[in-house]
Amino acid sequence: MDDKMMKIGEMAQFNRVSIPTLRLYDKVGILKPCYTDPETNYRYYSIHQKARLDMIQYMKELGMSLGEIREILEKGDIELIESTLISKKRQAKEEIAQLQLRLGAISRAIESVERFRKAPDCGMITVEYIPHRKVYVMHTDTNFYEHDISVYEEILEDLKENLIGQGLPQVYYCNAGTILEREDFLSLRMVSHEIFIFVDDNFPDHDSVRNIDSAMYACIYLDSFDDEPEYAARLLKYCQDHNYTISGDYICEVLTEFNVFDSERRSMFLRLQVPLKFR
Amino acid sequence: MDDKMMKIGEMAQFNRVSIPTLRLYDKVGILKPCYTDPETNYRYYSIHQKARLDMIQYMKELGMSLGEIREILEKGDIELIESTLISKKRQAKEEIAQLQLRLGAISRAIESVERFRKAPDCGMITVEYIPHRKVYVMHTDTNFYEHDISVYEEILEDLKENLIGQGLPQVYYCNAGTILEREDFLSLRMVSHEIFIFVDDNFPDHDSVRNIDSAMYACIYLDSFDDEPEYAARLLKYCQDHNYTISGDYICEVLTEFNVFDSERRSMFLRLQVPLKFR
DNA sequence: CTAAAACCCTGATGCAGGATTAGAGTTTTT
DNA sequence: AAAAACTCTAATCCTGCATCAGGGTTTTAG
Repeated sequence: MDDKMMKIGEMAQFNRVSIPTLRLYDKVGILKPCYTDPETNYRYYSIHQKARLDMIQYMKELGMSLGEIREILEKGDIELIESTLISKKRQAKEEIAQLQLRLGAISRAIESVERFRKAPDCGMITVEYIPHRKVYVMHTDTNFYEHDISVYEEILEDLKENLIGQGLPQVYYCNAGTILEREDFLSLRMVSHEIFIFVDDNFPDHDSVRNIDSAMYACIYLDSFDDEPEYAARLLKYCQDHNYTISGDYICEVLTEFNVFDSERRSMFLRLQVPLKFR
Repeated sequence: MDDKMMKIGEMAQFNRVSIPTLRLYDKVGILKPCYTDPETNYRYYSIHQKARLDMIQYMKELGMSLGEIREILEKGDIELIESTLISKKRQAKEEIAQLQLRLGAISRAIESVERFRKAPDCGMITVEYIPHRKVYVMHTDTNFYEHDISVYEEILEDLKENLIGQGLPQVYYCNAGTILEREDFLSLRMVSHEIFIFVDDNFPDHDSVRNIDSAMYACIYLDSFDDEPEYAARLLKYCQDHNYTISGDYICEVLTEFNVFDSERRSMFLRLQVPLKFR
C-alpha cells in the first residue's frame, strides 16, 4: 500500500487543523478516520482524506455550519449544494448590510463622544450655523411637557416600535429630540406633539421624514430635561434682547446621552435651538 | 411615588426583550432591578431603568459584548467608551472585508456548480475562446507527474501554506491547476514544476502572479487526474490533425472539484487546454 | 530491554448570549 | 377559594471548538 496511515497528530499538522477539531469532525460524522483501532480507539487517517478535509474547510469558509456540511456530504446532491450556496450568498449579503449600518452607527457614536468632550458649559448661549438635517418624526396625542418622565419614556418606546415596524434597524435610535412650533415658543407655551430622531441623509423619503433646512441658530446648552422650560425662556429673552428674528420652529436636540454615569435617570446633554433670519 | 414598579414580565414586554435576557442582565450585573423582594426574589423594575436598558441595547447593536458593556457601565469612563468604540469600528471593518471575500468565494462556487451541471461529456474536444486570467503560481522541486497522488496532495498543501504566508485568505483556494511548457507538451513529456490557483483580477501583482492572455484554446474535458496523459495525447493529436499552431504553454485546469461524491479520492472535472494561433 | 518522552483516548467543562424547560412558589383574577 | 397567570431557581441546549484531567499506547534514547 502506498497509503501511509497517519495518526491524528500528523493529520492535524499536515492540514493545519487542531486535534480536537478532527475528533469533533469524527464525532459529527463528516470526516471519519479510514481506520480506527478497535483495541485502542486510535484514529488513523489516509492521505487521501485530505481532499475531503479541504472540502470541509472550504465549505466552512463559505459560511456553512458543520450540520449543513454533513448534510451536503451525506447526500452528495448537486441541487442541495447549489441551494445552500445561494442561501449562504443571501446571508452574507445581509450580514454585510447589517455591518455597514453598524459601522455608520459606531461612527456617529464616536462623533457624539467627541462632541461631548468639547461641549460648552451649561447655560452658554451661541449663535451658530447648523447644516441641513433629516429627521424621522412621530406625532403623539399627549403633550409630554405636561407629564413626567415616564410618559416620555413611553413615547420613546412607541417611536422605537414605530421604527421597527417600518423595518428600520433599531440602531438609528440614538439621539431623539422634540419640536415646538414657532408661535408656541414665542409665547413659551411648552406644547409639543412631535418627537423625532435624526436619520442619515440617504434615509428613504417618507411621510414621517422631515427635512430641516440649514440656517443660523440661536442655541443654549443644558444637561437636564427638567430645566428645559427655564432655558428656553433664557433663549427667547436672548433673541429678543438682540432683536433677532425667529424664522422657524424650536428644536430641543439631544446631543449626547450617556446612561452610564447615572444608573437612575438619563443623563444627557441638550441643545435648544431656534433658527434665525437676518435681513 | 410616580415610580410605577414593574414586574419582570411587564418590563420585558415594555422593552421588547425576553425575560431570560433581563435575568441574565441582572446576573451579569449590568441591569439590576431597583428592588428585589428578599422573600420571594421577585424582581421589580422602575420605569427609569428603561434608559439604561436602551443604552445596553444600543451598545449591543454597536457590537459590544456584555462584558465590555459592564466594564463601561461600571467605570463610566469617557476614555474607555471612546477606545472601545474605536476598536469596534476597526472590528466591524474587518468583518465586512472578510464577508466581502466570502461573498466573492460563494459567487465563484455557484458559477462552478453551474459549469459542472452544464459540463460536456468526458473526452469532448472543443475550440473555444478563453478570456484573460490571472494565476498565483508556485514552483515545485518535484515533478508531480512522476509521483502518485500523495505527492500532489503535499504540494497542494505547500501552496496553501504559501498563500497563507502571503497573508492571503485561504478562501481563494478552490481551483488549482498545472502548467506544462509548450515544448514539453509537443513531445508529450509530462513534466511540470508549476502548480497554480486562479485569483481575482484585482489581486495585487507579485512575483508569483502570472497573467495568462486571452486566446482561442483547444480543449479536452475529463474527470480524473489519472487519465491526464492519455487525454493530453488525444488533444495533441487533434491539434496536429487540424494543423493548428500551438502558441503557448499547456494548462490543466480544474474546473470543479466536489469531494462530496466520493469520500475516498478527489472527484474532479478537468479541462486540458493549449492556446492556438491562427494565421 | 527499560524508562522516559511523546502521543493518544474519553469525557468533562468553558466560552456567549441567550432559549427552553421543569418543578415549585406567588400574585392576580374570577 | 380556586384557577389562571405570573415568577423564581437551576439545569440543559445551541456552535465550534479549546483546554483540561486521568489513564492507556507508542516511540525514542540510553
